[in-house]
Amino acid sequence: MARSNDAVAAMLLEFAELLAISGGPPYKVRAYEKAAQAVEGHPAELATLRSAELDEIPNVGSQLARKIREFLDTGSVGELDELRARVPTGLRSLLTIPGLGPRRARQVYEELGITSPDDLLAALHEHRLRELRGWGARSEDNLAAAVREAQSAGERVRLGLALGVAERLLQRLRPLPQVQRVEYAGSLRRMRDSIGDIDILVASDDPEPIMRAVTELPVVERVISHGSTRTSVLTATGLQVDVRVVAPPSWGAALLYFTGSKAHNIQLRELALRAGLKLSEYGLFEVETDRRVAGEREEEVYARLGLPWIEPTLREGAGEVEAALHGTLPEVVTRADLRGDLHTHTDLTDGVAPLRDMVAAAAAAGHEYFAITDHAPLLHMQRMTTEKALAQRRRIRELDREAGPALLHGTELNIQPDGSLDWDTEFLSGFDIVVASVHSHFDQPRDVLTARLLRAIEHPHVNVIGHPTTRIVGGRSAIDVDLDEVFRAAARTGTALEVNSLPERLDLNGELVRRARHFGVRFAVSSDAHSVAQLGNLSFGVATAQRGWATRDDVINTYPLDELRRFLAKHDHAAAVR
DNA sequence: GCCGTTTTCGGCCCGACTGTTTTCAGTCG
Repeated sequence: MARSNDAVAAMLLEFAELLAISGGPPYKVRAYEKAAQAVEGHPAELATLRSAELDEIPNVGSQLARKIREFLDTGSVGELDELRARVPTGLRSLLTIPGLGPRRARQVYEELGITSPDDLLAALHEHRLRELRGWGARSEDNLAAAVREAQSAGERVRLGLALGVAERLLQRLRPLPQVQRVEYAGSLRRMRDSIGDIDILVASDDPEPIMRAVTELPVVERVISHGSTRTSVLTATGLQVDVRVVAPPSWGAALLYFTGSKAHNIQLRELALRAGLKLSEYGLFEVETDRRVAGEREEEVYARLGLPWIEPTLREGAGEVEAALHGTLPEVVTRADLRGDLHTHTDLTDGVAPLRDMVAAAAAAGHEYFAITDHAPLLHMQRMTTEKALAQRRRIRELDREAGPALLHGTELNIQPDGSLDWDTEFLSGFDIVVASVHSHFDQPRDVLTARLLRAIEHPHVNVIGHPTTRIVGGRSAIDVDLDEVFRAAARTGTALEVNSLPERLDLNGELVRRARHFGVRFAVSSDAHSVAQLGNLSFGVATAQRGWATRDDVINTYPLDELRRFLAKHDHAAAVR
């Protein structure tokens, strides 16, 4: 998985943190942070770029290009090593404690010799911090609470879980008489694959009762802060919820602001400044007159800045603002573009719903076509047999004569450790669609794993590689494969890569979709549903594809059925390429 | 350290909340 871009970004971030702790100029710190973000989101592999090309990356200037070059060539940077020598290693870890920033981390180091979280705990226990300038008993107590909470790890949670919590909170707040509008914002609205905290925005002319009601919600474990327009609470599950109230005329600007990302917001504000405008959560204002020129709707704010409305899923400060300015922002795929689902399971293998129920749900969801892709015999625990598969095919053909979506009989093969697959080529030719996935042996060496995936991709009847990296959000990391090779082969052979919509998978993720697009890869946004309810997860997959800037044309299950069938007749594609 | 339809120098996003201060610094999002 290791891409040089990620290593360089990590190097730059370490630089930024060490600079901040050692009292470096704030704007220099931010320059490093911005460069780290630019490098991480840059489509090209940094290690393959010449020095002049490094300099051309936005927010990377001559100085940082030189340091990046040094890092790529030698694996280290002299100046960074010097900085490391000056700053004790533990100090950086202090920055992860909420409420302790670079200035105070430096203060406790210089005045109390604290260099690690353990030192900090000891000092807190002995009440030594309250003696420092700017500190008191309260700030010491708060820091102690923050350290305890950080230790009991209120970790990031998956998209699906956070969405459920947020929707229950909205149900509680919406009926309050003072509430005019309420929506979730933040990374949840951007549909990131994991969520650190939940941001909720309320439009109201009477915020006080709402703020009080938030502190009294049954899920609240502790109130972190409670002001007249902003309240932060910690839920019993350790999830932080921030609720902010603005007046209705500021709704759009506030929604924009609280949706983020931070990098996206900063870019918009810089754009505003250059136009003599000032953007805040209250609206877009003329600097000279302080007159509000936009704010009630997001679209107005973007339009006044000369931009089209940008999907929340694209707002990562990863080039979307520049692309929007130049009119080159792609029109990304939407849920409404999807005509069908190409990866689902029934109770014949590890699904929980019978075939008929899944098909009925697909019909209710408005699908034009629907593939059933139960597991194949080599995933032994699923007890699939050739006879069962053929019997299922007959039932599907019968059901297909009824009203509802066109039914495709497919299967999800198991890619063996050597890259071989279930069944022989002739039998596989009988399926309408074939998905192939890795389900075990994740720890093979990179070259073995790469060859394994390539063999499956090259197979004449494999149409889709399921959950290509096998990562589990917050759990298992992605398998170590040469993705550039995989992307090249997938594009060449007309094999789609899946964007698996299960919230614990979201695989490929948005970043990889964006990289794969550069190779001309096509995607299948699929639910991998094992139950009727999971068919609804497709919206998570769509959001993930959007994060990767995928358009309708990039996604094969937006195609009309006849066009999809042409894509699935893989050998024709290969012939066309030649 | 980066960047330029106001700039190759002088800027660099904006505001809420907390706690310690009597007017502001630090942190966060």
